Amino acid sequence: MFKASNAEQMLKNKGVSVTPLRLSVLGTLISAGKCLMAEEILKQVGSINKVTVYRILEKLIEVKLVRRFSIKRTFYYEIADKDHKPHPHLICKVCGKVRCLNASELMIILSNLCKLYGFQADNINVSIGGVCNECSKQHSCK
Amino acid sequence: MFKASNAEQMLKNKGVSVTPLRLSVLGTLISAGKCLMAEEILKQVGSINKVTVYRILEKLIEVKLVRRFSIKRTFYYEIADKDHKPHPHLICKVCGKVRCLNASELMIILSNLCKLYGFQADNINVSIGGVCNECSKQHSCK
DNA sequence: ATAGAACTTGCAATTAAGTTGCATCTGTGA
DNA sequence: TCACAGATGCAACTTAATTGCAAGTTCTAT
Repeated sequence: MFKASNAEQMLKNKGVSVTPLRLSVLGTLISAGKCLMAEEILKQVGSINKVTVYRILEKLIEVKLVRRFSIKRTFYYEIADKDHKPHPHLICKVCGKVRCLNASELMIILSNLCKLYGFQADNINVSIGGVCNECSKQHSCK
Repeated sequence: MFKASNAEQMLKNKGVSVTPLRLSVLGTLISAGKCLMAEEILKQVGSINKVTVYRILEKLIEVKLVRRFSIKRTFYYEIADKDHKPHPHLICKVCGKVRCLNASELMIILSNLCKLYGFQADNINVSIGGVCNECSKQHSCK
């Protein structure tokens, strides 16, 4: 579980007001330790309105506590701090799981490439669709 | 402009039936020489139903004549053949333009990385949001 | 050349995910 | 502790894509 004080301090550091719902949403993302869809956050937090979830996430993105990326037609959210840099995501089309990959070198190359083209990148998004290890095993064993 | 015979041959090679609308949609993508949204294809083809556009694109993807990727909540489509390999896309949040980047080395590294993790990648999607060269110039001159 | 099976297309309705406007409530700074 | 800027909930709306079904077209085998 996450320490509420963590989330609280994070919000205070960013100079945004601290509310129970913001703590819950941020806390949910921290303790999940992976990217979540708005709907998952909604479910986990419990008594919170869908719209509020979106607006809190919007605010958290604005102050750069959270990062957002899209897979197909839905947005995913994950903690964005010095321990959680942008990274590629593997999305299994069989089980739907999203796995984070570590490839910081590659992300740096990509961001340098952008500079070369005079493009100010503020959101590098690498997502890879396919079939994950587990699912391809199951499939071939049938 | 594109040669209809091109599109026709492409469809025949894939063993799918050739219809005027399929030729138009595929032709539009060929002659565009860049990625398009369904809506843009709809507009350019003219007398075609939105649903038909989606279904034709679905079929073209199925036979691997076309590739699809998503930016925010909308799908983009582009020709997928030996001359058109997967590549990163730069999306300017000011003017909305999508620019294709050449970075085949990097894409290959990514696909190898997937193999390493036992992930069968069939859709590598690198999209980078930010501000393009032209827009950042304009902005700074104000 | 043609009949019929199989596939395509259009229309209307539906879905999924996110967004907006407005009224009410709450956290924060004086 | 008071007021006001900002946060929240509700209902309605938007956008982009998808589905079911009926009608029209293509392709294959004669």
